[in-house]
Amino acid sequence: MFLGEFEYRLDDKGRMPFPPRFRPYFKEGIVVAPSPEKCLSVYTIAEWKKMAGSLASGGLSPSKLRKINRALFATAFHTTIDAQGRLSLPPKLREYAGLGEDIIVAGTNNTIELWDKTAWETEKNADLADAWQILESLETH
Amino acid sequence: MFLGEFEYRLDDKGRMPFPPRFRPYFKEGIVVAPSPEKCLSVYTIAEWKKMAGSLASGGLSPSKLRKINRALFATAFHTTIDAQGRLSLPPKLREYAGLGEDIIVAGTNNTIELWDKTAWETEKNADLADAWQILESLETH
DNA sequence: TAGAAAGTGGGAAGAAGTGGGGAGAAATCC
DNA sequence: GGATTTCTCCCCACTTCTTCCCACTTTCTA
Repeated sequence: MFLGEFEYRLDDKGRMPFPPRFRPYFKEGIVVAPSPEKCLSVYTIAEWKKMAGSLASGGLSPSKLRKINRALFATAFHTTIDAQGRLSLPPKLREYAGLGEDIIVAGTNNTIELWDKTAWETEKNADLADAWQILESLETH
Repeated sequence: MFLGEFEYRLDDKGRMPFPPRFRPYFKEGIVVAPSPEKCLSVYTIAEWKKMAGSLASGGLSPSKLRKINRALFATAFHTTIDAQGRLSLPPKLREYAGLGEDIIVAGTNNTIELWDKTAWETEKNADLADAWQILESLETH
């Protein structure tokens, strides 16, 4: 269960520190993928396989499955955390999420998200307002 | 599990580098076949045999099976990765996929796809939009 | 206040991308 | 049928880039 919000800097080589408390969960590797919002989602290997498995058994047609596989697997990236506890992000993913120098690492329960700092500030404020509303509607049941 | 998107150049002799991280899986050979989309699918020997087997036991009529066998096996190509880690593509397959100088190698879970760069960009964007819609519906389970 | 852990930066070694050349095989023409 | 030409495949070399490793500084904690 990943909680919290951390701020780091991307260096000239495209590397960024990864929160020490999260590192133990990524000993076997780390999967970084684009998210529908302009940010990157980080999965543990186990979590990624779970997601991929639910797709394979989703009863999709072959052509649809090929499309999904392309969108998900081709855009994702499998790597490891280095000995200094850093994660190096490929240029394509950095571009996608519009990552500048200041990065936000945000725990989101099962996964972790990487945001450009300024994008994060605006997104968070919008989400908070929505979240209270959604919670409110749930409690009425 | 093949993940990631890599860009390479085809040289004058029709050779292209193959992503280093994928090479170990192709020590025993590599099968390249046309895909329904205008690209090439790359199979490991094991994956190819699995696919061929599922066709043979698919309950297809003999005449349909002959058609598929002709289309698939005759156009497919079995080769190896050379000592420099390159893959050389026969002209027929290059033409089929409309490969220019800039090539994209895309991991798609069990297989790998080869695309002309410009064709890939448009295909990817279209697929991404579809994928997130489908994912949204899956996650509600 | 001291020690350990984490952030930050740089350098070096090795791997990978790129291009060219030569030898062998196959196909074609004489 | 033989010789020549062309094409392909394999090997070699060079340059660029990535990745790994080392070291320093800062911060947090005991």
